[in-house]
Amino acid sequence: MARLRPDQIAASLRRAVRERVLAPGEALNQDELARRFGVSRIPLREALRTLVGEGLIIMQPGLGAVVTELQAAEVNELYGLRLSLEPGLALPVTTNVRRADIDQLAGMVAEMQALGAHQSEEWSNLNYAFKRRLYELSDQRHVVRLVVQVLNLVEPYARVHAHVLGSRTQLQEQREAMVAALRADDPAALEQEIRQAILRAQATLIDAMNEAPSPHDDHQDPLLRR
Amino acid sequence: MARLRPDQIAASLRRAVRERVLAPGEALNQDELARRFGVSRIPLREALRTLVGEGLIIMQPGLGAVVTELQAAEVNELYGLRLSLEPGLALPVTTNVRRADIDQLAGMVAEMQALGAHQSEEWSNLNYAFKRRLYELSDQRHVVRLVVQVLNLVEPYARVHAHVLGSRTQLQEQREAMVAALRADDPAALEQEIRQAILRAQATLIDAMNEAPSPHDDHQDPLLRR
DNA sequence: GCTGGATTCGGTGTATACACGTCCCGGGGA
DNA sequence: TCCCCGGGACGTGTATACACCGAATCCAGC
Repeated sequence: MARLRPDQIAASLRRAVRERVLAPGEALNQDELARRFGVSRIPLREALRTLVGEGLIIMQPGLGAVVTELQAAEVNELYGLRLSLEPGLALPVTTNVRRADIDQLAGMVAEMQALGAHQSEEWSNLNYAFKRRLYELSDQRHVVRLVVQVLNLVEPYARVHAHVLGSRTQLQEQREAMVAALRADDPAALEQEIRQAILRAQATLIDAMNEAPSPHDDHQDPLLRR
Repeated sequence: MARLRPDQIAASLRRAVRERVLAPGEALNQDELARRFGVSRIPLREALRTLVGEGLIIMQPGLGAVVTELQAAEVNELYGLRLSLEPGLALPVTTNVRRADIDQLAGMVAEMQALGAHQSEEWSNLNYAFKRRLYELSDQRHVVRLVVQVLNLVEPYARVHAHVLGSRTQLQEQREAMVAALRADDPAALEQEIRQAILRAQATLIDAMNEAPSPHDDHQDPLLRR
């Protein structure tokens, strides 16, 4: 097996952040990560710097790298970005999409539906893959690049609340509606579905975050410890 | 003088790309750059990787780093992104802005007006700084991060055509109108000015790029050499 | 017992050194 | 003349080694 290059390491790290294998606020030990990837710290650090450019981690001199941690207000802001960016992709997606692409997306939705209630990891992975694949059909490299950046940032937070089954079945219905819109070649319907899905996710996620803020927040105020 | 850290090097490189000191398509010699910054290639390469994450350069294994080069269609796409992102900042900017901020922005506009016709470098620098400062007032970190990424990408192309004096004076009037909107606490007016400024820049730039494509494009087709 | 400060240790940051890949050029052959 | 191949030089990519910094620990003093 060829030695991993920084781009591949970065891809792996992105995935780890998305799936909360590396949780928000977690400090990253470079020696350990480098050992896991089977490389020295040089290419690992280069991969980390790429993630810095994407906002996924922050590095401070002497303190190393930490996975970006978001406040509820920031997650809300990022959902605002999703609303600004993603609905606009509906039109180019519908014009570019081929039958085979639609079938592939439909297959992913079917896979999601086949998953049991306890398999929320796999479900979230498929859900993420669906969005990404859908948008990549737009052929708008730069928009997709930014959208993916935003999706990667919020994914660790969206994922925590993916086990809420109510939103899960509803989102699945929305995914089906998106596939149907593609089949009907109806960009306006697709755009509406995208917008609705984001709005719903935003509402439930922000509510949940305000009810139960991230565990780390307590450290901010030592007086709050009971 | 303390040894430069990767973040600072990255900032310097960003500026160099924006100002076309490092032109689109240009290959970057790591030894030379490292020597200029007075560091080894390690921190330089880390800075380069950060720019990769921001889309400003691309690195290919064995081939090193090259400044991102855009087709006219891509520039157009990026202006679409500006239209999606920047007008929405008008409201938060107007709610956060203080008198001192407005005065500072007004000062920058005055500086721009004081510049002679031949000082298009300085004018472009101020023009960029104005936009960035204005948006930073919005206090929306993530939106601003993405907007700055987009601005940095298109700036080398916008800059080539900044010497067109007609658009320069018109843009200056729009900048004044933005300051006036801030003074009048009129977010709708500011939003309109932002949108108009982007639309105008998009139109003139795309026209110019289609008339006279980038010099490098000829290399794509060796038959075109006369 | 508690506090303040030196000390040690783990970890980060970077210079050096070296292996490798790519490109260019020159020579030989068709 | 043109093409192809081999060697060399340049430049990139990364492992190693070391200097430095910050945090936790331990001890002395109060």
